[in-house]
Amino acid sequence: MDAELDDLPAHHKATDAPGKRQLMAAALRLSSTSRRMSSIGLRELAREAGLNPNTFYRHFRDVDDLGMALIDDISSQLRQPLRDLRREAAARAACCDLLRQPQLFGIDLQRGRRVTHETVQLFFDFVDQHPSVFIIGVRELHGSSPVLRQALVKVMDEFAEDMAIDLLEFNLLPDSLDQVKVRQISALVSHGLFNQALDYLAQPERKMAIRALAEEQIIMQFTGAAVLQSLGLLQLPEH
Amino acid sequence: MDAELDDLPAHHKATDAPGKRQLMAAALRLSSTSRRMSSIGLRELAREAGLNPNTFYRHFRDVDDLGMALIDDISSQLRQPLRDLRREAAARAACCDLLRQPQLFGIDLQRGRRVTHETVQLFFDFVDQHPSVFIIGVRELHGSSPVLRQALVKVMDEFAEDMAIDLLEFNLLPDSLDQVKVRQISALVSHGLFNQALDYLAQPERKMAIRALAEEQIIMQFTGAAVLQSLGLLQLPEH
DNA sequence: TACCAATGTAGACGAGTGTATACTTGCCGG
DNA sequence: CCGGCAAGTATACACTCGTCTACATTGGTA
Repeated sequence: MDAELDDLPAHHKATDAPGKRQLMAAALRLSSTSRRMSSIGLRELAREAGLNPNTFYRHFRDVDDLGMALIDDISSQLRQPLRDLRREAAARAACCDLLRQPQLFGIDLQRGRRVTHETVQLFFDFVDQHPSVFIIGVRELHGSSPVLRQALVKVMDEFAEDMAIDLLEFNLLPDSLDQVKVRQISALVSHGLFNQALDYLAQPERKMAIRALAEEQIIMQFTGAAVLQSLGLLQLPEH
Repeated sequence: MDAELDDLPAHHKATDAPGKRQLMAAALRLSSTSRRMSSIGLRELAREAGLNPNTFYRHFRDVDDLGMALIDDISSQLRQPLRDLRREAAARAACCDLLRQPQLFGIDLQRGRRVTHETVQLFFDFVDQHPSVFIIGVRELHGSSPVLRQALVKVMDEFAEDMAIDLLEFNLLPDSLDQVKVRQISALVSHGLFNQALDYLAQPERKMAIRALAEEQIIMQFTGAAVLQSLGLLQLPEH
């Protein structure tokens, strides 16, 4: 019992009451195994957490409130580590910046593929280590609560933003692609990755194939964008 | 009351009992407005349909059973019309086959863009005409019922299959891209389109932007694939 | 005509749910 | 030491839910 309490404490604010943490952990556990957030009842939640049903009211207004708290938690748990790891990977790939490969259409395919590969591996390793977080996240992303949905879109867009910054900083794309377009494509890629996370978890036997497919899809998007841009045929909407 | 009964009868088998049709229509109505399929109760459903709760048992074993019936319905309602319309559009674009534009990397960009544009418009017009169908579909796609999920993946893959056939038939891609790869990329595009349908419906003010973005994303994917293939750098997993 | 199967209805049962009110416990500053 | 406050508990009420058994209405068919 007590051991279970400290199962995932690192990312919970120390100021949070133990009951609050237990409820959030229970929500994560329940919504990954059985159903979705909005369909979980207070009582079911409290039972899973080993608490009295009314304890819920001490910490949350309603289920959406708990959802928001969870997403905040998830977000802080997700963004900074991924960001750090990816920057590290990108820097590692950039160390051999001296011998740049022949670029076609302004894109350094060899280096781009290496960075993409590392990013994708990083992402899915993270998915593997936090499966319930992604299951509940992606489910709620397509759910009925606009509040949660919007919060999750924000998380994905932040991920995309970090990726775009790295792409620009390490000059992985032709200069002709301005910041706005890089951001747009990064957003597409980010949304795609998060969506594929659910397939990834649902079909463990295809994990490697899904990783490879995601990687290839990203490469296709960026080379496609670079080629079209260099031909002046890229027609992204302004917003 | 009676008028409401014939609201969307065309795609329901005439042999179906009126209660069955009413229940399916109610499920569509409810799950698009409020929550998801699995969280809808028999009684709520019957209330919406103006029927006795027990009538449900006359036609369905459980909620998943109704879900499957709905998906079958949706599928037949979706596939053939879209297929016909897209073939028609592709044929229209192919009529000027005589004056083929300069191809780069084996891809006819001008014609490809026209076909893509028509396909995307077609798809989203369809989404506009059947919003609840897509809302419930995409929600259930990321839901907790593996049965429904699998059935919906099948629908999307059929759509992809039709698209791949057209692409091959009308020679819109370089010959170096074999059937398997075209199918894979079509599947990616199909899944992407269905996922974007929800964003599309959720943000009516961005409808045009989302259409354009989807179109551009598809173009990026296919040109990227063609370019990489022509350079021998496309590394799609075999399955 | 009489049967019968399909369809829809009625009422009732136990279990589970959200929530309101009231109670206990531990802690910390004065 | 005490009063207040936050965290958690106990009990109770009205409601919904899934499901069961029994009954009524139809339309076709032997």
